[in-house]
Amino acid sequence: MPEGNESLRIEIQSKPAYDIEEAKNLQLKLAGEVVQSGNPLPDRICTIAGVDASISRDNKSMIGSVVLFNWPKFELLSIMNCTEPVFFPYIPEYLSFRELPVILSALDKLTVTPDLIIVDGHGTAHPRRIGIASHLGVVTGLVTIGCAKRRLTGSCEEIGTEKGEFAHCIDRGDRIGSVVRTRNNVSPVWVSAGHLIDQDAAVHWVLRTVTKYRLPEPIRAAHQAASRFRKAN
DNA sequence: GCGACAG
DNA sequence: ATCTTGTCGC
Repeated sequence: MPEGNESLRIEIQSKPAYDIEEAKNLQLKLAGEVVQSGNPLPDRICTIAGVDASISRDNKSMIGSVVLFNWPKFELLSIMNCTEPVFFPYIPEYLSFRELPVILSALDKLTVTPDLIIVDGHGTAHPRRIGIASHLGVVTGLVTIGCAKRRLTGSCEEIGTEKGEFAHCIDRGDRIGSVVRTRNNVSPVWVSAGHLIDQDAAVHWVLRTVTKYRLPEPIRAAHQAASRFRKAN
């Protein structure tokens, strides 16, 4: 795994859990490092990971899970779970400060570095263009895509009810992401570039990894892994 | 003051 | 996120 996640972990653990000012300053700095270009072609992607986090039943620790699939066979290669203390409360726009520490720990357990990571949350579809997917991409140097179930900021046109339809999302003049219909007659998901990938490629990769459910398989599997771990602990 | 508000 | 069973619809 590439180095670089220590700064984030230290930054979060060594400061009061409610220092939002510092968190915001870090976001402003990291936002300048996000690369919103790149088009990872299918034949260059060998592994795809999905990451997600949940909270322990006593609400004192975060559970992070990463699920790895190969590509294009799209078979399950491995699942890693991890726990870390809760360092930050849930505050819209600051989700990464709560979930990234444990997600990074889970990623560290993988024996192979994923070529692409799909995150449960937004990428650039964030007020400062640094949602959890982009944040993860910048600190790891890996290709990431954000796929959220709900809107955080910005607006977009209506789209048809057919799977595969999508529309651009705009916020203050910027195209920050897309609303994508992943299943017929089911509410769409919000897809945005995380890091080292452009918006169109992000949408295509999400559609390629969707099977029969609303969420792309990597995220669905990661979510299940975290839930199972939560129940078993 | 009144909504909006990723997970 | 999490608490939770059946149920309406394709």
